[in-house]
Amino acid sequence: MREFVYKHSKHLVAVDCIIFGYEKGQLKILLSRRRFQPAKGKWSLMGGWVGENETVKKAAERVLSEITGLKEIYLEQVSVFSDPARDPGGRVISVAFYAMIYINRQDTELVKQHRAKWWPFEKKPELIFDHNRMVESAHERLKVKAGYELIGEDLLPEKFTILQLRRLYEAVFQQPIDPGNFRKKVLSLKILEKLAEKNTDDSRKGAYYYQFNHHPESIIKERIVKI
Amino acid sequence: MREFVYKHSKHLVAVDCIIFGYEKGQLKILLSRRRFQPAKGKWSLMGGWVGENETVKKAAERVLSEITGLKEIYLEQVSVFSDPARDPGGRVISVAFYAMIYINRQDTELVKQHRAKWWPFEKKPELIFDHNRMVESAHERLKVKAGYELIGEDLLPEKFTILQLRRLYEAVFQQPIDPGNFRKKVLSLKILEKLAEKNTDDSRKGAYYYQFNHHPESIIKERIVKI
DNA sequence: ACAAAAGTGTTTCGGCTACACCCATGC
DNA sequence: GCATGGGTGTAGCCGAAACACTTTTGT
Repeated sequence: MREFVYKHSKHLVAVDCIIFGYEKGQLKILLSRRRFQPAKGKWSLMGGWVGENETVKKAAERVLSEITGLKEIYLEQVSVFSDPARDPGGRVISVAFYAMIYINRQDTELVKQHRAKWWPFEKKPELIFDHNRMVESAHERLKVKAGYELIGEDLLPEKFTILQLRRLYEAVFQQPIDPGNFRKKVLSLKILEKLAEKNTDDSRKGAYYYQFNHHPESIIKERIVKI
Repeated sequence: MREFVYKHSKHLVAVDCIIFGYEKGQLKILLSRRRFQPAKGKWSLMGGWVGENETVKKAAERVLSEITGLKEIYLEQVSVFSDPARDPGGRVISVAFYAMIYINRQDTELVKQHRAKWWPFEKKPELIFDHNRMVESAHERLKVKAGYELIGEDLLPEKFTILQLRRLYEAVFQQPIDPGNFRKKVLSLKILEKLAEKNTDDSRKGAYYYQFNHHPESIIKERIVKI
């Protein structure tokens, strides 16, 4: 054993995940009904305990794969929530992470088993404890990120149109974005690759599909949307 | 007792503080020699345990006031460091905070007692464990913050000249900044108040002192330095 | 006289904004 | 032919950057 040096009180440490998805033009968030006391049955973020031999990020990945069946999910640490009274069930220090998921890739059965449901972000219910604040912080972070680098790789299908990408941005920022300017800005980053195929579902004329190109040199951080 | 609900392994949780100061045109950082094993005598960040009934921020504030004698210090959470092997003395989850301090306001005796020393940021020694990475993250955060809102209120004396403020920015970004443009940009934010008094130490002509005005409406977030 | 910072002014340049405008096509 | 999105072009505006220039005063 290594635990020979430090003598001090210990804490329960948890992770809570704000899971963003995108479907039918809407930003969504995956929530579940709590399966134990306190606040059993209430809507909450997906969470889990941090184990003895894992990082907090690994714990969050474990929670996400337990619920969605997915590995290699985009995850970013938001912040620690540590008010001693934040959880009426006991003193729990929680690290919030946000994730981005392409909804159609999830394991629908698993999600159902966990009594989880995708909510449109603007219509999400009240959450337990400080989870509302966590969601707020995560959304802020998502906006900052989306404002400075192109998001969508983890939220959209492999191939998508510029319209779909713009609708995603409009959903994230909850404001309309000029179509022409958005197109020019996004394409100027040179991280999207035009495909031969066209999408004719959303328009008469048909729009070319694009995909993220995976050349690592192209991870450019430049302002996309001003906040 | 409230600890009746959850059964799960617990963790030691610590805070580590990256304490920035500014003195004689240099960005500085407060480090201390470790007073216990492992890595006793090596340079490290100031840290402490998170108690049973305090938030991580309160723990960081406690650590800071123990060492500098100061209350009400500017503190911002950086990130959680939780590699199970990050501390050879045991499994410790650590939350990193950065702080900004006006060095002359500290309790010099207390600092000495803690075997702590202000190091010029660019000449700091190797630190224990993952503390180097913590400092790096904190510095990144500081630059982002300074790039979007005017810092200095916590690092500079009550009254200061535009030159002193610019020197601070140059120290934070470690790059020269155009004097004329910086002056115009900073004053355009309208959060500095010109005083009647002049400083004649740094120039022949003498420069007016300024101070932060404390009207809460003036907390403007606008880009000051492009990163 | 000179140096060094204070303080102001000016020119240029690039990017963002707000549009206008043509294209393609299913109804 | 009309509505809808696709896609391109452009004039105007604004702020950043670069830098010239004048002021002040101790040495």
